[in-house]
Amino acid sequence: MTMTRVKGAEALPLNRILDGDCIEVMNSLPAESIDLIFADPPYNLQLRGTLHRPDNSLVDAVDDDWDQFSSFAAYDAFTRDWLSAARRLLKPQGAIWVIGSYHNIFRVGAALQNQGFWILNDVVWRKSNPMPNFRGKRLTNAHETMIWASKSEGGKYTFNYEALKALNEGVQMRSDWVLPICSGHERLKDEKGDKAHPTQKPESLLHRVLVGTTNPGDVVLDPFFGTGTTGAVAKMLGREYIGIEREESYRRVAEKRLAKVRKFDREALEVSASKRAEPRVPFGQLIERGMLRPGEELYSANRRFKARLRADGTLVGADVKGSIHQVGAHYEGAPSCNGWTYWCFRRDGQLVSIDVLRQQIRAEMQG
Amino acid sequence: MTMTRVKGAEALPLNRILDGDCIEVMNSLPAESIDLIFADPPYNLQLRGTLHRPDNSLVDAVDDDWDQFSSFAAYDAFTRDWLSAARRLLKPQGAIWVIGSYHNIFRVGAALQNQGFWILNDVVWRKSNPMPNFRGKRLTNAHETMIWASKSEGGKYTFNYEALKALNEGVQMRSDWVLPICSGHERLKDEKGDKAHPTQKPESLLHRVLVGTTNPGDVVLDPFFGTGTTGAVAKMLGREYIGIEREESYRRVAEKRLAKVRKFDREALEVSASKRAEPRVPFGQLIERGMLRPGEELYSANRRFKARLRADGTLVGADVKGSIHQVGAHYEGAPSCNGWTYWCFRRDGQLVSIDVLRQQIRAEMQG
DNA sequence: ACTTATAGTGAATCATCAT
DNA sequence: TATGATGATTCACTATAAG
Repeated sequence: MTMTRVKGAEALPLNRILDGDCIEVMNSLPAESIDLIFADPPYNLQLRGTLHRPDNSLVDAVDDDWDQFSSFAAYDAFTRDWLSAARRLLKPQGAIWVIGSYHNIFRVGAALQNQGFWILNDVVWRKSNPMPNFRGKRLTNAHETMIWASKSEGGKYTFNYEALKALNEGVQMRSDWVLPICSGHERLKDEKGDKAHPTQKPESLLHRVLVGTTNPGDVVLDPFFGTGTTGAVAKMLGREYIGIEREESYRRVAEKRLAKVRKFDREALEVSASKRAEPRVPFGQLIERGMLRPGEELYSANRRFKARLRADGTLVGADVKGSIHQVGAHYEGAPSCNGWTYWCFRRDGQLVSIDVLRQQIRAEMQG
Repeated sequence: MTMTRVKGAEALPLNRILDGDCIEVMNSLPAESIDLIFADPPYNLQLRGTLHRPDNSLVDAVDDDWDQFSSFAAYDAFTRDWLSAARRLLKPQGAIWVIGSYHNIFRVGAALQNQGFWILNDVVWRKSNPMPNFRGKRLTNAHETMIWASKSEGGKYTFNYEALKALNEGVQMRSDWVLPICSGHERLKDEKGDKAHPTQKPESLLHRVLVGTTNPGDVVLDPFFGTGTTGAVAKMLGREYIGIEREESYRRVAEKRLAKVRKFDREALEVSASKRAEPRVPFGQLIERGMLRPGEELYSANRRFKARLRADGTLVGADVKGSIHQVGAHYEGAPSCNGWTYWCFRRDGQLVSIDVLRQQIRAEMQG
């Protein structure tokens, strides 16, 4: 448990579960102090009556007090208020995730847009083992929807593209995620052996969210903490968490759960980094270091074009002068060109990409 | 082409494409005369600049005039107006489908609820072949959302449970549908050979909608008819259609298309709808799902090599990082390697193949 | 005829840093 | 804040050309 000071005198209560109404508690925290918010608000399910399975057993529906709203207008007002408090807490480069079902997600999404959040993706959690539709009156409700939004249009945000790509066996992560619902030993029970929370989310879902859109050390807030899935996964992944939960029974289960969670090793938390995170190497260094000689000719990888190197690192082609990027773009008639991967030099009769030389320099810089 | 009299003197122009603004045209039709509305309204994409693929080719974006709105408020007003006109046309036991993306669907969903429609399901169209995210800045936008709603709470509606179950190989149809985008021969071209419409929907999608939620002889209205996919599938399936489209070029293509459609010519549709790929299990899921732990060591089946797991599903060995396949290939000096059969984990002192875990996941996905 | 290589394309809110 | 330079980035599928 840590207290951190942010922007003045106010303290940020890290790795704790705060007791109280989420709006009031959020308003007591310092502005622009949170990197990511994950929110699983009440879905406003509007269930009518009870539901039985074909064998006449009773379906244990979500009918808790906290999911009751008198009207769409009441739900909208509630949504506006907590989103507004959440937005105040986010750093300018922060982001938010909200999960919901068709009962509430359209209202939540519209409210997000109305408040100036900028939707980055909607993500479908496709449940591999949903509850069937027992009456056969509709389609099996087999998914939930998450919205990922930055604080504002044009706002920066964290996206670990390569890490998610690695999680997905080398192809881009898509907006539909196939994951099982929370069951088995992961599903927390209360003292009587009943499920401790009606809508406990699987840790796999939070794992993907936090690996993809936070970095180690980031502060993650969950204003509807429940039994603490967000906190548990944040702790495993070396992120700081703040939970808000007003139900004492949920807090008790979550505290017990979090005490048992261990953080993964530091090395295991490192993920595949994007190339942009690597140090920039000016092309001129290859000449300064004697890896390439002024006067030497470079060739396009497709062997169709060549250009001559000058001492200042610019290229001279048949009818064009400029940087490796500019000359490549000119030859290809393209709006832009990555000169590092476009140009090759000749060694022992072979064409070798100049990017190999950049990688050598980067390796030296690390060692 | 048929004219049918409904509730008094007004005539219903069946199996025709009506020219004009959809709101005005809908207001000219008799109330409570339509069984099902399928609507594919403008998405209000709000694209900023141009986008190039990594090979520098230009992405042909949807930048048509009909998709331009000055603000969310303007889009909301448009949505309210056409939904209100649509609702008047629906029989009490009628229903509506609306398709959209995260740009507009939350606003459409909230408007539907505000007008008294009752959402029955939201359905996710998971595209088997979406366009990638070329810049690696977000998740691949791989789905669109459809909302299916009855005219009002408690309203009756048509749902052919057994027909959809049969389409789904004997198990309940779920709320996520995997279907390819419209391409190849199905994609209509104009006189110049360019795509006739930027957002033509696949017939497989409409096939499932109309089989599931209409009966033969029902009247289906599409107020944003475009090149007439709704009409074409309705005609094939023996439903009556009414299309509204204000762009002359789209109407021309649709007329030509519809003239060629024959009723009950379903064979081609069944083929595209039943195409289903073997589920691929990304290795990263074993970590997300807690079956393996970041920091844990994996061993080659021959026990000669080991490597440590990271949170994004990559392996770190003595002098190599990468996927299970890459690191295995590196250790064996082989051009490639099936990491699933190469690597083992330790449980109770025994080495167990990671492929056992994949088989567990596959079994869950089927059941 | 058959296989392999190359080109094209799809509802997309698709960059960042130094000056 | 605006401008210019740097340089990072793609999956599944279809159609056509080449071998």
